[in-house]
Amino acid sequence: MNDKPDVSEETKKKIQKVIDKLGYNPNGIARGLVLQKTHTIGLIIPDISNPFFPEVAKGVEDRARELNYSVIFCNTDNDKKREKEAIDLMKSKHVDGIILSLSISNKEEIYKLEEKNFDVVQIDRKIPDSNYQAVVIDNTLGAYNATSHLIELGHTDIAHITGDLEIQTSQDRLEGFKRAIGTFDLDYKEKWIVEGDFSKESGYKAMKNLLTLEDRPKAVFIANDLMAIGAYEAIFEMGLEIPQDISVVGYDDIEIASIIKPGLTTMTQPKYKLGQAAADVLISKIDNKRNINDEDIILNPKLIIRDSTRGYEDE
Amino acid sequence: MNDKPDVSEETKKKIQKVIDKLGYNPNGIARGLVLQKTHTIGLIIPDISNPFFPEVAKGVEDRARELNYSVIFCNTDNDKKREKEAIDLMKSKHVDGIILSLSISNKEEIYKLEEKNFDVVQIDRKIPDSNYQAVVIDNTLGAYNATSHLIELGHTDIAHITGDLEIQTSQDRLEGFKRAIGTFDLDYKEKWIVEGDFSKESGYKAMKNLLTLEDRPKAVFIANDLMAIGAYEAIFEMGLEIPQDISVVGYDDIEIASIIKPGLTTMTQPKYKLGQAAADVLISKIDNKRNINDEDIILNPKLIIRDSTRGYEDE
DNA sequence: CTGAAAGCGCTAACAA
DNA sequence: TTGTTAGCGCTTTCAG
Repeated sequence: MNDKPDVSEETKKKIQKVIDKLGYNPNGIARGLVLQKTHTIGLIIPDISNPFFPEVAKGVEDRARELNYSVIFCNTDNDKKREKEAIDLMKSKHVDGIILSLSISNKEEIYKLEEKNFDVVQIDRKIPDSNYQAVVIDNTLGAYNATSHLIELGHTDIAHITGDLEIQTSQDRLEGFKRAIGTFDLDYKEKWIVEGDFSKESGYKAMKNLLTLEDRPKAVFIANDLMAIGAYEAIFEMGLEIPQDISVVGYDDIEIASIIKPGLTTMTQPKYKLGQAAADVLISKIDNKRNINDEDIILNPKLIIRDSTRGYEDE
Repeated sequence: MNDKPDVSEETKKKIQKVIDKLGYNPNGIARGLVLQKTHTIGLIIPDISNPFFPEVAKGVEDRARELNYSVIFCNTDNDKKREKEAIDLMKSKHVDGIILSLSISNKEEIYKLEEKNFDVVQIDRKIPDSNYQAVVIDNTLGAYNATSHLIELGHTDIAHITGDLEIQTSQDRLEGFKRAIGTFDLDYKEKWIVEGDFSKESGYKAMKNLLTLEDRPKAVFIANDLMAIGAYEAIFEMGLEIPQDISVVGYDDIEIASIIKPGLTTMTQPKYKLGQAAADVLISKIDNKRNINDEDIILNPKLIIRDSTRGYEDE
């Protein structure tokens, strides 16, 4: 008797007593079987060790809980095979929908899900040509603004350390960088674009690389903070100073960014909100199957200016 | 036909073809209903935003996956009510077992689970008088060693910033601190013990507090790195230097610890291993119900010496 | 308004 | 070896 209107209050109380006494727990499994609904959503993320994702996960879980859903969580380490496994797992657990972030090269899985009419929301990264709604942060705009900040400070010799270019995020940030360089009519030097993989170590390596060039850049926009931290180490190791010798802008605003010396100028991302929004969108899709609005949701990043950047003439 | 030995290879192949063609996915729900087994474990953690837990979660998820289990995840924000809700959720989802970390004051929930004979492993924090096996890191030993390190450097004026004393972890670290002070026959000053709550802000406040004392300590052992980061800020704000004016030892070895200047001397915890071990223990409990060995698993922390500590006489 | 019965998709036990 | 059937715990439907 699930809250039927025609049951007297008294009876309800009586029954409640019995329930408490026997410690009765409704069996969600049986319920799920007959209702074809598990009130569970899947969350597939690339790497929970990356400080970006715990906040997202928290946003998803908090909002899901508010809307009476629970979440099954899978970590893929950006591994295509594990992405596929995670999706299969979600299917066999019969989750009501999936929030996921796949590597760009794993289109097939998305297509398969589309065929089966699964409810899916893509988060943080959107696979090109996929029809699923995505909740993303405008990476191109963010990179554009970050680079513009350097340009507005008077810099002209600006390098860029990208993320793993297999991932759309990295492409978008590279695109934003290029656009800013183009808009302001600066020289675009291929050798000042170095590919990393979002890890601290790759940031270190890429920066070493840039600093040993004959004409080394005076400013660098780095595709995430973790790599920027690695870059800091490379810079210090070469006996250079930030921002006197080189200005650095990161991306993500992880906790370290405000703590490290000098404070890292970076783009902050609404991570928690991203998770919340994704859960909102997915669950409203699940609950009333008509798609009221299936446009992508694009959240805006914000520039946080700290001490790692300063004007070229300020010296 | 689940891999029965008496089915010919040929038939298997045929069937496999049909499976692939129809895109058949076994319904885990129905299976769970009849087998009374969901191949799912619950993970209830206090705060995924705390850099300690993502690694633990990763360890749990990785090992669970290897052993063919998936994980439902809940964040409780150290809130008693949410802890209860999370447990009820796990019950209604009929998970096969739970890995959890509850606030010390929430004993009733543990007792209720014990009554029902639920498979549970406590992680990181063990509720006193509970019968469930725990996988923990030896906090008392860690705190003892951290404090001893300061003492061996020649320090005698040593303060301690504790975590939230509602939490066993904090009690244990306080205990280890006291034991070291006692063992080496130093003065124990009540006013040099300040309670924090594991947040950066509380570390900042507690440190301010200590530094404004007339007889301020020359060294401080802080119950986690996040608070130590806050303490750094308070110290710098007062125009003091680390370790010249004050030595600092933290606890956790979060990523920031190696990046911040000066590098934070701290206790490193086998976080990933902790998660793995918990999943191991829980799943072996589930799989063969006899408890071969239900002693607590106690992992050892390790001291990482960086630049935030130095001898009193080194000046 | 209350009670009985069917069935969700699977597995295990049993019959052929 | 193969096919049939009961039943896991719930909800929904339909008859009383």
